[in-house]
Amino acid sequence: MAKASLSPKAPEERRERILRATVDVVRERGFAGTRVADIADAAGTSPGLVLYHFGSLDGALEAALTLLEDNFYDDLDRDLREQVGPVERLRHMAELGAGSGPAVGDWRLWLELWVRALHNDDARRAREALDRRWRAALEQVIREGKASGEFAPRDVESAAVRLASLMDGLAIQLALEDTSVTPARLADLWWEAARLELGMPAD
Amino acid sequence: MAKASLSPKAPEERRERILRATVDVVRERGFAGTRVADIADAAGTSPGLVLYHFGSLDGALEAALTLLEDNFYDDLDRDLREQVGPVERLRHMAELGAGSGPAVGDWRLWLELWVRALHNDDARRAREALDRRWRAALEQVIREGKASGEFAPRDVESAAVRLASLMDGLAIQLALEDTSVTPARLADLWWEAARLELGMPAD
DNA sequence: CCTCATCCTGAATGACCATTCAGGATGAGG
DNA sequence: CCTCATCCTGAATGGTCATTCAGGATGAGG
Repeated sequence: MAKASLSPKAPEERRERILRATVDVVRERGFAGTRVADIADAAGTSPGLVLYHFGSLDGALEAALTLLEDNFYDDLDRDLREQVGPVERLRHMAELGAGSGPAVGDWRLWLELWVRALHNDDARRAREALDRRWRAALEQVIREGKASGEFAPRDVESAAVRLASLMDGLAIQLALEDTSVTPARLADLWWEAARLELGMPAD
Repeated sequence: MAKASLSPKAPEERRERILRATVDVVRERGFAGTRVADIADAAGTSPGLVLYHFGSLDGALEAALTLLEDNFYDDLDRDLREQVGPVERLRHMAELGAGSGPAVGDWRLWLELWVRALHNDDARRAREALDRRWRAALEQVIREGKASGEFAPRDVESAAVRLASLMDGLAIQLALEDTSVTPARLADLWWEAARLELGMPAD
């Protein structure tokens, strides 16, 4: 009994196409509004195949969540590794919020995730892990800056929670297309808050 | 043809009971998960009556939204009128976030509203009005404090957007029961941010 | 060439739920 | 007492899906 040979490319590609389609549809219609038929349409396949690969609609949604998580980690790692000093890194984090990539910057998905987390345990775990990771990165950068004398936070942990939360709050305005917050302004507002919080001089 | 006499009490009370039940159910199951039968159960009536009074499930949800809006305005007005100076008012706003009343402090409902606003125009308008109102109140208080010399904001409007957004962001952690943010800590974190933002000395 | 596991399709099934509706209760107004 | 508008109920209806399923294609291995 051949276990896993067969046409090695096509099925896996198909599966990934469905996964990406799922993320797209969720972005568009939200977790609650996503139907199997939508995913199948977006992926150019049949409803049957979606279930064949993921077992159920919930299975597909969960897999999409995991993909999101992975992308987020990758993006964050890559972006932060590219920057050298704490000030540079922090500034880059301000810009991240303004981006619109599929992972970090897609705030509509973040809102969706939060609400799903209100009612679904997998989503709750995913969002908690994501948040912890993001806050840890922030904390790490603040610590570096403190060590190098570039930042003077009163309390590292509080500063990290506050700056992470501020990013979330600003992101809501952005996701809801509130006219008071554009991507560029989000970055400015956050950066200014970071300066205050960490005792950095004006640019 | 008698227009509006009849038993003047019972029907209206019934209607309000359904309305309150709707808010309760939404709080529990979210907008997307709320069913007519749930509302009827919670209100102790039949599904038919819910539709009789509100025309459709969406009608009931919309009415619940309006009730929320009204409560929010009432709470905010009352709470702020009770306080005297800008510092007192601001401190009180910090406490508001930590409350758990049905209107201002119920952050799960806020999350639900945000996501509904992503897909529904009524919700979008409601949340925008709510947000504008809250931000205006904040801005007002900041202006007063600036005039009296108690606050020294660099830019009133930016400070208001930031502090409002920070409250939203902290509220998310609270709504999702993130262990890093309790009600008391939310108030502390926000107040500290306000002090930084407005140049107030430490307590 | 066969054979058989995979992969895939789309129609059929069945569950769930908003909405409709036929009919009852209630009580104000005559 | 009647009558009739309101108010209310809960069973029936119909639409919308998720999921199942019967069968077809494909291609690796023999």
